[in-house]
Amino acid sequence: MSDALSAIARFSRYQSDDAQSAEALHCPVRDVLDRIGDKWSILMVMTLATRPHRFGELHRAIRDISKRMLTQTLRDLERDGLITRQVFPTKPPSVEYCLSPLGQSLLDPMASLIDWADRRYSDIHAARVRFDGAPCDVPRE
Amino acid sequence: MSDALSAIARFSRYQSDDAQSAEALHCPVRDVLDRIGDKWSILMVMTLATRPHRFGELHRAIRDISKRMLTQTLRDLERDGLITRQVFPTKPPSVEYCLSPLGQSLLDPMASLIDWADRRYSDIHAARVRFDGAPCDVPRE
DNA sequence: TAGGGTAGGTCTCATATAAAGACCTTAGAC
DNA sequence: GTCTAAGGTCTTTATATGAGACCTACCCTA
Repeated sequence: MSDALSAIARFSRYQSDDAQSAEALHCPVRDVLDRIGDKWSILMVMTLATRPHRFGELHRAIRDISKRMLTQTLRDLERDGLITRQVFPTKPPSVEYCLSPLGQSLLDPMASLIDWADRRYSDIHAARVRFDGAPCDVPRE
Repeated sequence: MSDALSAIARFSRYQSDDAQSAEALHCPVRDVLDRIGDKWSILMVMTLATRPHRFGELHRAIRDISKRMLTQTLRDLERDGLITRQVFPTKPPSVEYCLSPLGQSLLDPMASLIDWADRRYSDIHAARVRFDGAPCDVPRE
């Protein structure tokens, strides 16, 4: 918990007024989290965690992603140095994506979040049912 | 790292074919991460980590959020049981938001992610510069 | 030699989600 | 009266995502 608070404190500095007055957008933490916080990035990193995948394999592993978003997410992750892209000169050419060392370093923090989500899901679900079921017992104002 | 892999394995089960054939959408992990992975949730939880805030305080703390998204994100977090909302019958009424125990339990995993983002930002930034600067040295195909 | 399959995409167009910013209500202070 | 303040809602516009047709280059088959 003290760890958490110190990270939070560090993060808060970026949010301070002085920093914001110029450009709030350059907060590194927000920059990074906004990127990997999109709909597919975490899913893709998790899928690549066990072994490298080819384009088609990824598409089969994550069935409900469109090719367009698959391509775009892979490009973004590659740009951020989290994955590497290797083309093999087969006919037709095949492409293999795998996690870079930087990407691997993300696994531990990501896993702790997934672990939390998995263990707390029942609480969250219960809270939702409570909230949706009793919208009038606790009036808004 | 073994922790990471076991969490990943657990997560992968949800992604398996059998699960997907019915409804991939009911993966608890994706459900939770999609929600707190939006643009403002993490920022808001972090802001509430130190102390409770009123609506206006939050708006000042996170300057570039619109009132609409502030309201909506707060509702969503409340619905998920991560924060609590308390109305004081002042004139005009004031409202205080604070982290619930469930919300507090999120701080540790969230902090480890923030810590990662903060420490690895320079690597990521360097990777971006490299990628953007040399789009032809490593041709796409 | 015309057709079909395969790998890894790109392109266009439709829809879903987010953001900006005007507006609302109630009440006390000037 | 009209200014401000808190905590919102509503409408319009921008951005992100999705579906799915199409492309290229090669091989195989009949």
